[in-house]
Amino acid sequence: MKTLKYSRQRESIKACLMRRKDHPTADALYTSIREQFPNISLGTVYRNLNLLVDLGEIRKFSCGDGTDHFDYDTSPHYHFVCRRCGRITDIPMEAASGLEEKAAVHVEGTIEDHTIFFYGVCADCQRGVKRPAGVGRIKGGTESFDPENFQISS
Amino acid sequence: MKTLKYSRQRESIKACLMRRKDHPTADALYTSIREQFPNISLGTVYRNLNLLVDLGEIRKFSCGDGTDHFDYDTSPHYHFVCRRCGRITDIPMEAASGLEEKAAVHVEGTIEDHTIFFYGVCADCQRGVKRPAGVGRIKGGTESFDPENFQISS
DNA sequence: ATATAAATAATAATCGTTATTAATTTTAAA
DNA sequence: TTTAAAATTAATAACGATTATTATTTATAT
Repeated sequence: MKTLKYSRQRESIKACLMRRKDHPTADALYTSIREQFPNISLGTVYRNLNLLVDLGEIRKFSCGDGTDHFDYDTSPHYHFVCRRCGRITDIPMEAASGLEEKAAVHVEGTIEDHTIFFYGVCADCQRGVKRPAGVGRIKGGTESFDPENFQISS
Repeated sequence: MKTLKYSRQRESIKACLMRRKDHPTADALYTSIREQFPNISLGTVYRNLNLLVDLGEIRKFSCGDGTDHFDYDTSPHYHFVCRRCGRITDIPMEAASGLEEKAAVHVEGTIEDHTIFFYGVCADCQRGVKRPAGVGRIKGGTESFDPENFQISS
């Protein structure tokens, strides 16, 4: 069996993720953590994040922007994604009642859980607020990719 | 202005996507199309798929397995993803009523639309059916990745 | 203190996707 | 029908995100 050993780096990653209310990518977390551990490796961040996911201590999700995001809050909740700035915010609403039951009618097999992402434009972007670099993530500027079109929905 | 010019390849990509009821990745589509166009380039498939997305003729989405999937059906519907085999099936249920309105309470800004993915185990996998390679996609077999844990949810 | 196993930093490798470019094909006009 | 301009292509290089590899360091149980 493999026993889990203490590591400062892993604790730092957990602590850092816990105190952020955005839903950082591994790279964003890496940038934050280097303030405290200038020598930490990006691979270490990825490895520990995946380990924590496997342990059920954190969540990993993809909202359609091409990168994985991490969330310290493992309780059921949904997310809102701004198509302009990429910022992801929590939507603490309760699971729509009967949603999985309704879906089950159309599924042979077992539904275990579900995700909901709401897409739109956040208040700051509507007001024209410019966001500091590194918060949120938008794939833009390519010939074939229109940022307004990412994960066109439901 | 850029005018759109006819291309056999693009028509083939559309036709191929239309007649498939799974939700293929660019690479899966590429494999199919090479039967008809042995010289087609993967880049051509990607470029045309993205073009069709921008034109609103098809949809692109990410369900958390690390690749983009394409859907000829642009009408509102949800998806079920099997955690074992990666197969994605349509859930033709209507949008949960008032879902966006309920979410809007927690969001400053504007909600435009939403996605729902249901995760679980499909009937075939429960019965132990082995699926032909290339249908569905599971990132597995890595040290740090547990396929059962992908996109743990809501 | 020492040994063993786990974790790390550094780096290479991989995978999905996008960009570049020279050659080909479509299309409209001559 | 040629011709010319613009779009499309195939081939391939480049890129970004993530995972794997490995030699070294660190934690922990004896």
